[in-house]
Amino acid sequence: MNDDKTTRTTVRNITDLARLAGVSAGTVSRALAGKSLVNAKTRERIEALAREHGFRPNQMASGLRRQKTSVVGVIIPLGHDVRQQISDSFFMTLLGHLADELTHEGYDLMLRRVVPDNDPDWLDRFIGSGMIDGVIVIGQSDQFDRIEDVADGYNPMVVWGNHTEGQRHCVVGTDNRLGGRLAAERLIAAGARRLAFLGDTTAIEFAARFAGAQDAARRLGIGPIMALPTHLSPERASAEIAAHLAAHAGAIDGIFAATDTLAALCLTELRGHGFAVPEAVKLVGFDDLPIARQTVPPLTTVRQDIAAGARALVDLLLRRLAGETTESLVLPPELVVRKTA
Amino acid sequence: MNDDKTTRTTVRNITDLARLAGVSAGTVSRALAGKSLVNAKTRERIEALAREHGFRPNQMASGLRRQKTSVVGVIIPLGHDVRQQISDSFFMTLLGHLADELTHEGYDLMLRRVVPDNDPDWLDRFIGSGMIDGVIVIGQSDQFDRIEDVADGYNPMVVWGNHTEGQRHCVVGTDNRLGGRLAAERLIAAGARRLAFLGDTTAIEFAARFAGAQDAARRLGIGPIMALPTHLSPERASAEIAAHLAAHAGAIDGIFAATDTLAALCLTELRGHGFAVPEAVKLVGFDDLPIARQTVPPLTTVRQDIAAGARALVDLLLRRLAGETTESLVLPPELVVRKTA
DNA sequence: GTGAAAGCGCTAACAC
DNA sequence: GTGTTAGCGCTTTCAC
Repeated sequence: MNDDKTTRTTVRNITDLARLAGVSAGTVSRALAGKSLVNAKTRERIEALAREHGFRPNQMASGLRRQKTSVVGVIIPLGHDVRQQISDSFFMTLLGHLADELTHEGYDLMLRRVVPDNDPDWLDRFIGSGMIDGVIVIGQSDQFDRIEDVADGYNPMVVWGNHTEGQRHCVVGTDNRLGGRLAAERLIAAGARRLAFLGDTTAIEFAARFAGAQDAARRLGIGPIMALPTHLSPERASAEIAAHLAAHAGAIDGIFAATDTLAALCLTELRGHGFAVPEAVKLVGFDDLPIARQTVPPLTTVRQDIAAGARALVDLLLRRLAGETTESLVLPPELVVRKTA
Repeated sequence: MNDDKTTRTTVRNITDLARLAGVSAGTVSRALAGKSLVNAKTRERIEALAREHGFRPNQMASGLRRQKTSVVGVIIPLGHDVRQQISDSFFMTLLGHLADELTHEGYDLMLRRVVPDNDPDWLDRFIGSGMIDGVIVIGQSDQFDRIEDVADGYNPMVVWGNHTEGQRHCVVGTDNRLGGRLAAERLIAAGARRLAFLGDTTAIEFAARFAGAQDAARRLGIGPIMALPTHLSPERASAEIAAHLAAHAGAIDGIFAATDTLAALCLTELRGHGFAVPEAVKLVGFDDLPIARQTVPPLTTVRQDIAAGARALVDLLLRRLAGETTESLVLPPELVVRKTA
């Protein structure tokens, strides 16, 4: 309504400002970019004018010209278990840390959630958009192969997820297999013998955790671990856990939950079904989210260092942006013993 | 490394593709945009070629030319209590829903977290960047006035937060004052008489919740509500809550926590200090996050409809983008009675 | 239905 | 130090 009452002239672009300052557009560009040689007084005058008119150079135009956007894409592929994965606290916390790190490095963050099943072209589309300098993929979901394909032709990409021997894309993630082993070893050390794994084993990270737990069981002469599949969304998971408990009551005395969220839900259901934790059933989670400290009793879990993960993702991406080819980074998980096992 | 082995020619832009297709750039543009008149066969040929070469028009260029980016900015100002607010589950959940809604409407989401104290110009800078068509501000933090100023000259902005009589920026949010009243009324109905409010009352939303609670107490002839300030980060909050409890043990029999996260922490501390909930102390939270169902006992709380909030934010922003001037929207909170009060 | 040409706002190489 | 010029890749009149 009343936007050009305050300032006599509206400054829409660098040229307008140049006219006001009595210099050329080039000089304004240089002055505002803060680099190269510009007379100190000229620069001051231009900066003052810019401030006065609330002018800021258009980043799209600048990006187009410089072939660099200073925007990093963060994309979250949602696999079969569409709805929930994202609200998943772990991913959200990671996202928060990524935002901090990227900001700190002078990059903006473009967020995209996609359902690969609806759009097989999800990754190329994002990369090809011209809007981002590089991309961080949060979670491999069931798109491992797609990501591998893209990695062959596109360098500035780093993925949060599971590391597999010989893979071609640069990944940062916790050693899930080792984490799984730690969890199972703890359950067994606490006296559990009939173990179960709670979670969707078709998700690659979870599968690795499951496999690690199986390694440990095998090595310690414990029978096979029962897989109790669940979805990630609290509503569905609760019902599924209740059903599992009803079906296998008594056949289980140790549960390794794929995430703390699932573990917390499981704890509630166990209580509901009258199982004492850890006396009757031992329980170990994964992630060490804030909730792990707040359950009753507090959760024994396997810690992932989210902040370190975010730092690594950004660091590796920046290196790749600078032309380096970087190796994947596998972070060590850490067992946090509390009261459930 | 090996990217131009597969395809003979690299297609960098619309002109390259035009050459291949034996047409002009204009025609390719029209064909790929899927609109206006283009011969069906020509269009098919162009589309096939684009697919074959994995070509996608550059959005920056398109945006520059059309003066529209199809990107919506989402900015989270972090007030004094810098570190935590963002990891705050409520904001993160809202963000997830926003991402869904915006994607659904064909917009991308550019995320920015800012510390206004370090950069007083945070909002103008984002808006003036030329990278976004509109902006959604998540939380007013302590920047109410700054937002008001900007609203005068910039239409496509919608804010999540608290509604204040006569404000000029378009806001979507829960009726915090009413929510506070519901919480206090519940505490009192449950038998509490010496009430306390847990949380940072300098945050405007929290202040409104506090005020609402005071209204209820006054109306029901209950003494003033004690304010127990805390930060939002779990580590600091836990310590602060413990200190408050130590200082005012016995002087309180009802606590209204500003968020469920705080309430859950408080529950843990209460247990640690030997207070039975709800027998000795009643407790009500705010938000109805998933954690509210999982505490022991489960939390009585005031529900905010996050999904509805996200939908409204996007809907109003799109209307403003289309030139309308929209009114603010205040959503009704809902008391959810569980076991803590 | 398609081509030619102008230009979105900016930057950088090249003059001077 | 600063002006001039030529695009970055795209869309969109205006012709034909």
